Amino acid sequence: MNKLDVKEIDKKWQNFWLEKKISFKKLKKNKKFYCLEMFPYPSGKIHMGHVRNYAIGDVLARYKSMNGFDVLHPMGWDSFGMPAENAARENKLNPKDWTEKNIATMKRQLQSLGLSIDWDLEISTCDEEYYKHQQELFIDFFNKGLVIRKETYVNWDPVDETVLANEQVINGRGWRSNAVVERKKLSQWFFNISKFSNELLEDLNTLTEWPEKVKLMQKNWIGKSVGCEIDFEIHGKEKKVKVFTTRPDTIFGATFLAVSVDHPLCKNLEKQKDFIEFKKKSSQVGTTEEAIANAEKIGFNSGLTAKHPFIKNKTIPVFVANFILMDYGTGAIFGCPAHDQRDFDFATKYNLEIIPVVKSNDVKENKRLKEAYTGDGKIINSEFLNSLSVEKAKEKIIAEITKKKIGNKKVSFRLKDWGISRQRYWGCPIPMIYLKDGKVVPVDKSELPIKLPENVDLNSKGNPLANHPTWKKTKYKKTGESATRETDTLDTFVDSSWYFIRFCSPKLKDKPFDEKAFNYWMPVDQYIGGVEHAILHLLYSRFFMRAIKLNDKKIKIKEPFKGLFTQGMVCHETYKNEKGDWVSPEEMQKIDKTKVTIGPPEAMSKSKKNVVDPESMIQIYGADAIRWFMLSDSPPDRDIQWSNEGVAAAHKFIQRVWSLNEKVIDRKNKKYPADGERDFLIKINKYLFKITSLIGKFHLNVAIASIYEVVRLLEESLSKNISGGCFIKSQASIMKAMMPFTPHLSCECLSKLEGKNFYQEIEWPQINKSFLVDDKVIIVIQINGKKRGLISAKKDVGEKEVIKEARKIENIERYLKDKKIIKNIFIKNKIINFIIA
RNA sequence: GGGCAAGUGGCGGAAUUGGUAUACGCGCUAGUCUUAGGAACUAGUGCCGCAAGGCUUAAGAGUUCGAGUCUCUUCUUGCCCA
Repeated sequence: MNKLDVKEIDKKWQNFWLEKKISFKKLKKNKKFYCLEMFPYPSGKIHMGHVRNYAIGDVLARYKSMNGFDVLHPMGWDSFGMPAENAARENKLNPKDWTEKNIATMKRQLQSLGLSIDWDLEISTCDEEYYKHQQELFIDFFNKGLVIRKETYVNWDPVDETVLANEQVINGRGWRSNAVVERKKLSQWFFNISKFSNELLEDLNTLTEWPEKVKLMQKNWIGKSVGCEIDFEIHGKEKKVKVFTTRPDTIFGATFLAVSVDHPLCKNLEKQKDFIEFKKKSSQVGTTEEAIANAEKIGFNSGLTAKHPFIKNKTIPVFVANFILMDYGTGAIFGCPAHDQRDFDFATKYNLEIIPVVKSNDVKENKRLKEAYTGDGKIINSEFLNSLSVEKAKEKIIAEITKKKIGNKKVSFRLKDWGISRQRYWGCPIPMIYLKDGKVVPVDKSELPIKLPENVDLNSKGNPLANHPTWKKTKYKKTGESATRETDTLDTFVDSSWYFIRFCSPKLKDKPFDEKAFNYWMPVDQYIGGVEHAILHLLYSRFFMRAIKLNDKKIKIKEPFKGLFTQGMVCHETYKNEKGDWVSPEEMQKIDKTKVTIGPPEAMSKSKKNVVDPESMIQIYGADAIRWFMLSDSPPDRDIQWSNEGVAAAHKFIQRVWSLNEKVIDRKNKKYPADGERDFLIKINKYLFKITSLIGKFHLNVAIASIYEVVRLLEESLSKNISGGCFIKSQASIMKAMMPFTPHLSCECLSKLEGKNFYQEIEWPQINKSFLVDDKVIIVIQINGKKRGLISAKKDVGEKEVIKEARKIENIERYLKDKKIIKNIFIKNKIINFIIA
């Protein structure tokens, strides 16, 4: 028997699909399915993470198409961004050339995986034809008041020399450069995403096909808190201190005020030596919220005192505290040590009063407070709030505060506006111009696209567009006066916030999208990508849809992604040599393994050198084996560990299926009495049913396990009394069921079995329901709940019959004889349980 | 510190509504074929035990005729937020 040349069939079918311009887009069916995987950044080569992402998506796209859906399955390139600029600087290339070269390589690699992508829809965000429309959208948003300009402190990345959004700062460092982020005051462009804070939060409830985990992360990120602001009078000062709190119900337990070191109230203290020292000490802690939370809580007694707004003649001290941040809330709080742990720690340290005002419903009263109590209970020591629940007390006190005109109910969000200005070259130019009188206006839409200049000096520091000798000089079309272009470019997260919309009408010249195509294809039915984009990209895209809807009344929906699936990462063992340097899996083949320390599997990364190159693996094992292995070893949403043994096993299996296929064809014309067919077909149909429902539920690894089983069944049935025609049909069904996973193998086997040329016409195998109903069942026999035996019986057989049959078994009778049977538990078609004394 | 998720063989992992725990794959062991094998094929493989049998889903308790699955407590790990 000849081995299957996987390289040969990869090439054969890929060429066939390319020539035929495969597309699952038919537009004549009424069931549409938009299948989208997060598009890649063209960094140079694809990595295993891409392979996994696109293998999962391809299974779904092919499966849906075979089931009669009109499938949109496009691919594009997230091709603006800094690596191109950095690479260009290092290699003395143009970022555009570098990017295009990478796209060509990666496109070829993706094609070598045999993905069912409709390449006619390909887009690239650095293409003028794409960013022209993005500039148009920007102007539309500007006209709707969704683009604002403000001077703010920004996160400045000193390595990349650019501004970062809060979301791009991870543990105080730039998400890409890993440099410690500095604070700098700049005038910046923002998308007014906070306008939608509440809507973005509330509408999470409509996303029933999103992982709960992701929704929770977004919810926390938006960070809605309902509370109120309360003004506190300070003795001897005219200005009141505004305090934000989410626990106004604990106001009677307030025993101090704490303000941030940057609070205006501290102005007068700046002269005091000990305050300067305190300020210095508290700034050493670091600026991240985490550092502040973990640092020792220290305070500085300002000497000032405040009037308690509800307790007559009560005076409370005002502290300056290191755990209060000026840019959070109002930069001031009231401290209620009994019911807030930080306040409790602080009060204990500075010997401040602790007044409990919430009594837990289930803890004894006389227990001494050792920590703050933050749970629900009854209000005590609080005059008119006494005996209310926390929730009720909040309502009442807010009403009272409003009545007394010393404050208001306040809903605040953690989500801040999205800063989109970047001081870089390789991004979409912001289509704004500065007039001589200081006004900032959008360029006329007829002048779009505002193209990037080709000759820029990338080697000098700062913003290359601003440094360009002529680019920024322009004229305002309306008046003809000379003007200056905005030299910032857009955050690349803007590019990816609407690319899925562009895919609905990617070639449209005069508009970003066609409303009809939009309303047909959107929303994306299944979006597949890494969980690392749970907050940034997904939130921005949700904002964009709302902004577009605001601007275009024909748009019917506001959520871009109906279903979301977050796949796990691809991991590999890590290796270190005697010197402590990382060793790659490839180098491991050539060196003395006893001198290498094997570390735990971790996400593949260049820095740890634990990467395996997909292209070389495809060369050895073929595309199908790589795809198969990627999906077989772990559930798609969990991390998978790459192993050479695993992919070799996949390859072995593909060879097994191929040789099975040959054997099936060989026995085609041999005569068999067909008396074994019914049992065989029952099993085959059951497997097909199981595989179908498992793919539907995304349990791809389990679907693959079932395929292993059904292939073994076929192998074992070769010698059975099954007619050639029946066998060929069954084999063909299984090859179709494998098509989403192993399209090359399946096409090759099917073309041999059925002898035709095909592509799009392949339909999901029919399941014959009459073979799914079994007339026999296996009933478990238990004694006192322990399994002691099994019997095979006719379906729906009664209790008496089962007991009779069960007692015929020697082993069962051994347990039962001489024992008193107290009762039997009988569940039809499942179990008989004898309870004995 | 808070929230969420998860803990099943040597490993990755299966297990409708509570009803045969360990499917499938890897690895391992033995054998066949081979000049050879990091190839192929066959058989075996949760643990203890010669066996009969007993034990087993992080640990402990509970509900139940019956718990990997439900409830509570504890421990561990991962993720997110602070």
